[in-house]
Amino acid sequence: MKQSPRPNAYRDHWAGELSAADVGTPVRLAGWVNTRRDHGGVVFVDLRDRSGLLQLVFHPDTAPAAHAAAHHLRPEHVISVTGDVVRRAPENVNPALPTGEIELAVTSLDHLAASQTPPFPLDDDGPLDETLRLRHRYLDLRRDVMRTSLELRHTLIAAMRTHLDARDFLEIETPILTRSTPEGARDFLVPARMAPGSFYALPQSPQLFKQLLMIAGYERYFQIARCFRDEDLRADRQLEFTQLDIELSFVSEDDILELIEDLMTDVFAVGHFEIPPAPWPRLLYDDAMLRFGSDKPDTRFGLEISDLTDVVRGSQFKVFERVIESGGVVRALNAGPRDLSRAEQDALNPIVARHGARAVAPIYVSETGWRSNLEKFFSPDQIAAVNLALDAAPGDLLLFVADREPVAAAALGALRLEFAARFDLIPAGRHDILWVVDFPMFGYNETDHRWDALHHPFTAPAPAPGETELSFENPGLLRSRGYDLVVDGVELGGGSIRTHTPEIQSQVFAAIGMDEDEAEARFGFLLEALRYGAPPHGGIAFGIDRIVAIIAGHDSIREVIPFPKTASGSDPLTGAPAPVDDKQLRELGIRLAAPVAGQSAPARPVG
RNA sequence: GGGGGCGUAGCUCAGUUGGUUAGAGCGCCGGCCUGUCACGCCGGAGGUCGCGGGUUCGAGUCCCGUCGCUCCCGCCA
Repeated sequence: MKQSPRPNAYRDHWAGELSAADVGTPVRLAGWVNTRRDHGGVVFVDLRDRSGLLQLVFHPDTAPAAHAAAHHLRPEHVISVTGDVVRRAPENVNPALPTGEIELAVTSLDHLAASQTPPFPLDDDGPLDETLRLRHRYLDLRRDVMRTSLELRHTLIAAMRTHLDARDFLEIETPILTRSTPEGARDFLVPARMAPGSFYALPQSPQLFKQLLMIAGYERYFQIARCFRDEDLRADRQLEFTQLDIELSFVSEDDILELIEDLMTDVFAVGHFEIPPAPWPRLLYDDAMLRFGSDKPDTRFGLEISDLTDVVRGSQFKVFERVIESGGVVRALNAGPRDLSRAEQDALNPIVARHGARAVAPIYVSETGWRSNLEKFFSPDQIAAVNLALDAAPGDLLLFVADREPVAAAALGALRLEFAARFDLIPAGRHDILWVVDFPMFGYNETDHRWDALHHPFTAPAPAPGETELSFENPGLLRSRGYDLVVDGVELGGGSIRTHTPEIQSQVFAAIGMDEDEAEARFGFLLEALRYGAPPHGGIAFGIDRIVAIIAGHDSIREVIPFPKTASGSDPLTGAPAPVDDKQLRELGIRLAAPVAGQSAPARPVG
């Protein structure tokens, strides 16, 4: 606590800020009963407020009324007490408690509110059912682990604001009710009462508005921005989430990356999260995909992937040959000396199957070659070359995947992570941070048979490798001026230099199959703005929930969001989403296609 | 949309090959207890085994369906 509370009828101090220096001081405290230890004679109560715990002592001899009342206190009752801060006898000091040297000898007790018995324990951090926690989130949030998370969240955001303010960034708000531009994720729509049949969309990010702010000459902008995406949830994805959104003008990649290295060094320091000093490595996208099978590589452990297509080409092994002939690749990693049973080896197949690969070929290295029934398909030279490429020693387990390039990469990337988790390969306390750069501008969408912007269509394209001029003739060759920041295999943020001329922006729209009319209809306001003197600009956006989660050591961002949704997008506390009255729908000019069952159901699920 | 895991007392969990009255720890309630801090001791209450259907002489246990939570794939420019 930064300062004592203003004295009033409830309190004049925080419980957790009292110490031996306050012995002899009469104080008034308020808060919740954390625990009660009733000895029949003396009664102990641990009082909890946001600052911490303090032991209260109710003596039958010195304060009989308060002592009698204390007998009826139960966990989570709300009280206000007066008393004197006293030093504990040496044998009664509790070193586990910050206030353990002292206690409050209570003289009077105000019982402000009772409490039902909480539906789950609030004083430990054991496993709990997620629905139960969220349905009583106000109780869940009383737990230490949640309060610590939200305090950390506040502290980190405050550090971001302070850092950016000191560097002349302006915090500017952009609209929540905006126009749908269905390009990336599914939009949340809000029906417009005053324009029946029309809809606002909630922003997936402030991207276009912050670019307009650059065109408007605001130079340096940031925002703690709520963003909305109507897609399926994950441990690291919610329907609504918070970004640290940054944009600045007259800059190129180095300016932004250095600015962010300064900023995030500050943020991680505030969070006591130890990362290597900046500048951080810049890993090429192609290298990340090859060596780690991921565009957000976890580099805290080895097991790097090698491409062995050329090494094994021409073997007698039909499976590999067929893949190679059809343009696929053979890749492998050396899992080290891991003794896997036959069943454990078979259990690897479902892992790669999730990524579309048919199978893993596990091979053990022996003194003379390979201990595998595949050995006979390969020449001694090939075996030696593979072993050399994978730095293989006798006893090592080699894992091969042959498939289309993206499938093989993803499959082996998943195997890396699986082995790291199963064999505890990540050194405790180690944290890696790196940039991924030099992304392709476009990726081919095989479902819709067209090119998609890999990042987003406002990212500035860069010439193909070896070229100096932008050519849209083969979009697949173009690179982008984007960058992602990755910590421990988690993408914390990403951004780019943006396109700032209408000509190139139009070419990008054309490349992703948007004709002029369509581009004008959807993004005409941007194209027009670009014709009024747009400065070169770029920026970045960070997932604040992910930053807080990784610093706090949580796997799920739900642990750092006060009121999150479940994986199915519901809120067990309020019952959202819920049906609405017909009257509301009529006002909005909306009729449901089919009657909804349970229209008059209670706002929350029963049971 | 698809796949995996889970669902038994308020909470966290156990429950054998389908077999008598479904258990434990914590919590809760009552009593005792003047230095505890996971207080202790004695006693007690508490169950639609998520829900629905099926197989069976008999289902917490097997089968089908369904709901919820969770992790993953797709999706997330």
